[in-house]
Amino acid sequence: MNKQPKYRQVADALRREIDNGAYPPGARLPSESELSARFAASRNTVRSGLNLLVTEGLISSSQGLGYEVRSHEVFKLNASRFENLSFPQNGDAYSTDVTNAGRRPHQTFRVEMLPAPEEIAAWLKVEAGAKAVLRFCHRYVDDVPWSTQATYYPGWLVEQAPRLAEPGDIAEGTTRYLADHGISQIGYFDEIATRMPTPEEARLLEIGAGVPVLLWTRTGYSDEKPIRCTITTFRGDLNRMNYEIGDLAGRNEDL
Amino acid sequence: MNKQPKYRQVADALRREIDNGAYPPGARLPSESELSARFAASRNTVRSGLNLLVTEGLISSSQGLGYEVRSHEVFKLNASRFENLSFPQNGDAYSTDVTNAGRRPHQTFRVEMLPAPEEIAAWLKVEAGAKAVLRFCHRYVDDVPWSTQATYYPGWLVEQAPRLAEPGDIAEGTTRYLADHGISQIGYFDEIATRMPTPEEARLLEIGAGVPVLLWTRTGYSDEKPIRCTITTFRGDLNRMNYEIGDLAGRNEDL
DNA sequence: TAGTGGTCTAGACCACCTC
DNA sequence: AGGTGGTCTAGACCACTAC
Repeated sequence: MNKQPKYRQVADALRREIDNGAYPPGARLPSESELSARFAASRNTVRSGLNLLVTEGLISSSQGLGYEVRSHEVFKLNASRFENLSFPQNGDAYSTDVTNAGRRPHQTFRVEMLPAPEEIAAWLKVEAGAKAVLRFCHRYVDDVPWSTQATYYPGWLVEQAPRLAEPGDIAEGTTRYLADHGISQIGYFDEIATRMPTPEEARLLEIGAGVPVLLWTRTGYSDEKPIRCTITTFRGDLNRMNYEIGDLAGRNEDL
Repeated sequence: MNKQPKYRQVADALRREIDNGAYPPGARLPSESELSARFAASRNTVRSGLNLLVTEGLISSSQGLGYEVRSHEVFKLNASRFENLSFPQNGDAYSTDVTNAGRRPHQTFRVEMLPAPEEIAAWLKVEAGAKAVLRFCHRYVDDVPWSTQATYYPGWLVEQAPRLAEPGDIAEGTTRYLADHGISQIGYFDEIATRMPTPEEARLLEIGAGVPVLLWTRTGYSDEKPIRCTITTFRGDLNRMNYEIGDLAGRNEDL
């Protein structure tokens, strides 16, 4: 018999009860001292067990309130349809999507000139440290922090499309603005990764322990070379990404 | 001044030193008692700080050995080229990919008949609990657990392609086998999500705290309806996914 | 055997929330 | 005021690894 440490027994028992529905999403767990009595363990041991469930993303805690079972509501982003030039959108694709879902979008925005970080330079196929423009969005849905989006444009492109470097929104959307200047994106290369948030990301997205981030890096190509690289950082618990490949012809409307 | 708790100061100081390269990937951190002296904190406080870094995926620990800075080596899977029927592969696409990368693939395999779980049934557009076949792979690369892959086929399909339900590999590959029986996949619908692993997943993939999983759900469509649903569970620290959209014509060879 | 991390306890004090 | 979780300590014993 493989005896588990007591704090794991606590975590396993509570996890089972959560899975069973004994504590449905949004419900409060018994207090630490109650659990301490129930499991005949010290408060610290119970805390270790609860902490396990927190880092698994199952529950969250707040001072003075207690532990609560997390509820998940996910937003699905169809990355293969997003910003499709064949179906041009007016303005920002994100706002459109969120509004269509009956939610209220909100975002803060800033523009920076900076030397391209190494990773970005590799995507844009320019030298590390070369001039680049960063357009940065911090996005909320119904006032919940949802994602951050950093788009980098290579310096050479800015000479052809100077408004990229100007602060403030581009009303018709940057994709449309570039297309109007003869620079159209004919393809994308996407990379999707996941990891735990850095403290900075945890702060911006207001996520605690147990919630990973989903990183979406999209590099847009013109006929000849990369013209932009967009890194979107999502809260992993609230977002999923979809891609359609081949001829699906709307067989997936309800998904 | 916003005073941080001591265990956070410990975590922040060590994180900074790791980021600086003072402790490069693979390096060992000082022992808990050394850190305890350095930070004038009790061993438990130091442990809280170290535990933060563990749940961030930055370091890992093992009994008797100490704490070690994690190193990351990622495998990129091109999901938009994977299993492309225009470029038919002999046998298993996964083994081919891994071998091409100069690594040694290894997998265990099993087949089950079972009632379709609710989520799967939704993808396959059959009733929950309807008969389904599960073909399950547990995959390793150089003996490191890499991913699990569960493919579900609807019961009605098995009547046309009975070998799906037989245990043991299908030498020519299931996609090819189905195509030879007049059932060809004309499109896919992919969904990508991330979360912390369940204890079961953590066991199969041998991941500790601080490493999320990447969930890739691919539903394959024939001309008329879904014919399979594949859920691949990756270690998030070792895998990234790529998609090409539009006409890239090999502009990305080196990525 | 010595040193490492892993588990567990008992108790103290603090910060936050609700009433 | 009373209950909740958050932080911290000091010390005990165990399990694993190295030599």
